[in-house]
Amino acid sequence: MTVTLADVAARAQVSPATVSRVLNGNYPVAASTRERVLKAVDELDYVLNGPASSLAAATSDLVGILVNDIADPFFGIIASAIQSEIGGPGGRAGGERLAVVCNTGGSPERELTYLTLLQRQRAAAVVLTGGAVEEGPQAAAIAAKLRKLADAGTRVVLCGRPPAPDTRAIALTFDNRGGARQLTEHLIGLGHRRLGYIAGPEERTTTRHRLEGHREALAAAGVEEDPRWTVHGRYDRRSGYEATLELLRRDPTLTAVVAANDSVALGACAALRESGMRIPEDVSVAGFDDLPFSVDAVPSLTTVRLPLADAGARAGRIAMSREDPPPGGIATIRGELMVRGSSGVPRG
Amino acid sequence: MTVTLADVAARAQVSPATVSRVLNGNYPVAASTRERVLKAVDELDYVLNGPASSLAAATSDLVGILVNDIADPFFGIIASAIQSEIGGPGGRAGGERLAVVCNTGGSPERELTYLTLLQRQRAAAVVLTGGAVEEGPQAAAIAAKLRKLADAGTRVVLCGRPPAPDTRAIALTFDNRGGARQLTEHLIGLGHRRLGYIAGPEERTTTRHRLEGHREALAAAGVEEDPRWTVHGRYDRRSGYEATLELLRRDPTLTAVVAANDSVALGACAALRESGMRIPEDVSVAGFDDLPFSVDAVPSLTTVRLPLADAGARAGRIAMSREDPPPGGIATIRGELMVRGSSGVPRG
DNA sequence: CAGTGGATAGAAAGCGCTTGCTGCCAGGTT
DNA sequence: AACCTGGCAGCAAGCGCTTTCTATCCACTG
Repeated sequence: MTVTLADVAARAQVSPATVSRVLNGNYPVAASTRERVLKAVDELDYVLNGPASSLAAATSDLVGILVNDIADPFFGIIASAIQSEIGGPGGRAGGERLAVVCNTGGSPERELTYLTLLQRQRAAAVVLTGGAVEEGPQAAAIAAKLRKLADAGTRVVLCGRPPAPDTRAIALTFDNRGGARQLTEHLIGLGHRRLGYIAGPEERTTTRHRLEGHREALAAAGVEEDPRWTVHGRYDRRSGYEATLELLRRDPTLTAVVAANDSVALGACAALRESGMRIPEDVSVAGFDDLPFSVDAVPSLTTVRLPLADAGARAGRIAMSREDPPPGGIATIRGELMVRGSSGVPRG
Repeated sequence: MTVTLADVAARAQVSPATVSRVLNGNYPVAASTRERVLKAVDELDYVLNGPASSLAAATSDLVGILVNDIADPFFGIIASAIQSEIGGPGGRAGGERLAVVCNTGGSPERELTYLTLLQRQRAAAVVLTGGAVEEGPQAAAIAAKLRKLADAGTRVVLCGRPPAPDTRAIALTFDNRGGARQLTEHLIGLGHRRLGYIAGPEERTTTRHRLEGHREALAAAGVEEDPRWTVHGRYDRRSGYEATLELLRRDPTLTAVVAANDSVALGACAALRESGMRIPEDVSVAGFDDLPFSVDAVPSLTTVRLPLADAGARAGRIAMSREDPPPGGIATIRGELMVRGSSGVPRG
C-alpha cells in the first residue's frame, strides 16, 4: 500500500488535519509540530494524493495549454513561456502547477474534446493559443464551453487568438492585420507591384487577418490584385514549397512572395531557388512571426516579429492571477517589421 | 453548484452506480437504461469529476512527458508523436488520456520535482525524453523516483535517453555514438584532418556519446586531435555561433566544424559566413538530428537523421501498453547519415 | 410449479484529503 | 480569582465517484 496522510499523522502523533495543514501551509501550526510532521513525511517518503486533494479542496493545480502543433516552434515558444510563469518547479514556491499541453492539430473537435477533458480535471486555468476557426457548429460549441469553464472558476486566457465575445475570456491578440499590412507596405515601398500571397488554411482567423492586412496595404497603395496571386495552404514548409510552385505556374512574373508565416516562407525560398530564381534579386520573400531560424535563412528572412515569449509569459501570469488582465479583457499585441535580406528592389 | 453523478441519476431515475457504469461501459447495462442515462447526461450537460473519479478508481488518465525544452523542435516532434499515440482526442475511443508536457530545462532538480508532481497525480505513465544528466546526487534521486513510480504502477518509458539500470524503465535509446562516428567518418573520408567540435553541455549523456563517437572515428582513422578543437556550449543556435567564433580564434585553419546538433550547426554557419568563410568550400559544417529546417539551410545541412517521430510514437504506444517493450526493455535506435551541401572536400 | 441461473440494478462502504467547528490551554485582564 | 482571548490541535463531515456485494426479476428447466 501507499503511504497516506493518516500514516504520517500516526507517526508524527498528530491528527490528519494537522498534517494536511502543515503540507498546505494555510493554517497556523506550531513550529515544533510542523517539524515533527515534516520529519514523518520525509521518513515515510510520503507523496500527497493529488486526486484526493483536488476532490476535497475542489480545486486542482492543472493548467491546460492548447496549441495547434507542439512540434511547431511558434507554439513551442509560447507554451514554454506560459509554463515558465505558471509556477511548477522553478516558479516561486507554493503554486506548483502542472501544465497540460494539448495538441489540437488545429481541429475544433479536438479542441472541444480537450476542453472537456480539462473541465473534467477541474483545471485551474486554460490558455488557448493560436488562431481560432471561425465557422462551423464547433465554433459556437467552443465558445459555450469556454463560458462554462469560466463559470466554473477556471480562468480562460486566449493568447494570439481573437477575443471570444461573451465568454469572459481574457484575450491577448496579435495584431496580425497590422503586421501584414506593414510588411506589404514595405514591399510596395521597394517597388513591388506583382505580389503573390501564400495564405494559411481558409477558415482560420489568423489566416484571414493576415490576408486582410496584405490586401489593405495593396488597396491603400492602389496596387491591383489578381485573385490568382493568392494561394491557400497549411502553415508548414511543405505547403509553402508547393504553393510557390503553383504561384510561379500561374504567373512567372511575380516579383515578391508574401508567406503566411516563416515556415511557409522557407518553403517558398526553396521552391524559388530550385526554379532558378535568386532571392531577392529575382523575387523577394517575406514571412511572418520571426521564429528563431528565420534570421539564419540565407538570405535572412524579412518578416514581422511577434513577441511570442512575452505574450506567452503574460498570458501565463494572467492565468495565474499574477498580473491584472488588460482593460476590457482585451489587449492587442503589435508585431515589429524586421527588414532583412530576403526583400529587395524588384528586378527590371 | 455543478452537476453531479447523483443529479444525473435522479433525472434518469436510476442509481448513481448505474450512471457510473454507463459512463465507464465496464458493466452490463440494459440498452433502454443506458439511453435514459445518456439522455440525462446530455440534458444536464454533465461532466465527470476527474479527481473524484481518479480517487475512487485509484487510477488516472494523465500521462507525463518530460522534455528539456518544449520550444526546441527536437522535443516538440517527439512530444507530438507521443501525444498522438497516447489516445486523447483522435486516438481510439476509451482511453482519453491527457498529456502533461513538462519543461525541465535540462535541470535534474526540476525533473525530479516534476516526477514528484506526476507521482502525486498518480500518472498512468511517464515518458522522459532527451539525454540524462549523469552526475550529481540528483541522478540517483531520479533513478530512485523512477523506481518508485514503476512500483506504483506507472509505466516509465525513456525516449532518446540511455537505459536507467534497476528502474524497470523501458528505454528507447538513440545511437548517438554510432551516428556521430558515421558523421565524422564521412568528413574524414572527404579528406578533413582538422575538425572542430562544438559539444553540448558537459554532463549530459547525449553530449558525451556524440563526442565519443566523434573521437572514435578520429582515432580509428588515426587522425590527431587537438584538445583546443573541442568547445562545449548549449544546444542552441547562439551557442553554436559563439563557439564557432571561439574555434576560429583558437585555430583558423580548421576545415570542418562538427556541431552537437542542427541548431548549433546553424549558428556555426552564421558565424563562419560572417567571418568571411564559404561553406563548404572553406569550412564544412555538420549537424545532428536532421530537424525539419536543416534541409532548408543554405547550403543544406549534412547531418544525422534521428527518427524522432517514430521513436516518440513507439514510446507512446509502449507507455500505453499497446506495443510490447523491446526484449530486455532496451532498444537502440540508429540514426541515418544525411550527406548534403554543407560538407565537401577541404580546401587546399 | 418450484427451482435455478443469468442479467441488471441498487445499497453502501469507502478512496484520501480538506476544512468548519469545537475544545483546550496558557497568558493576559478586570 | 474568575474571565477573556488567542493560538493550536482534533473531530468529523463531507468532496463525487467506483465497486463489491446483495437483491430482484425473468426466463427457463426438470
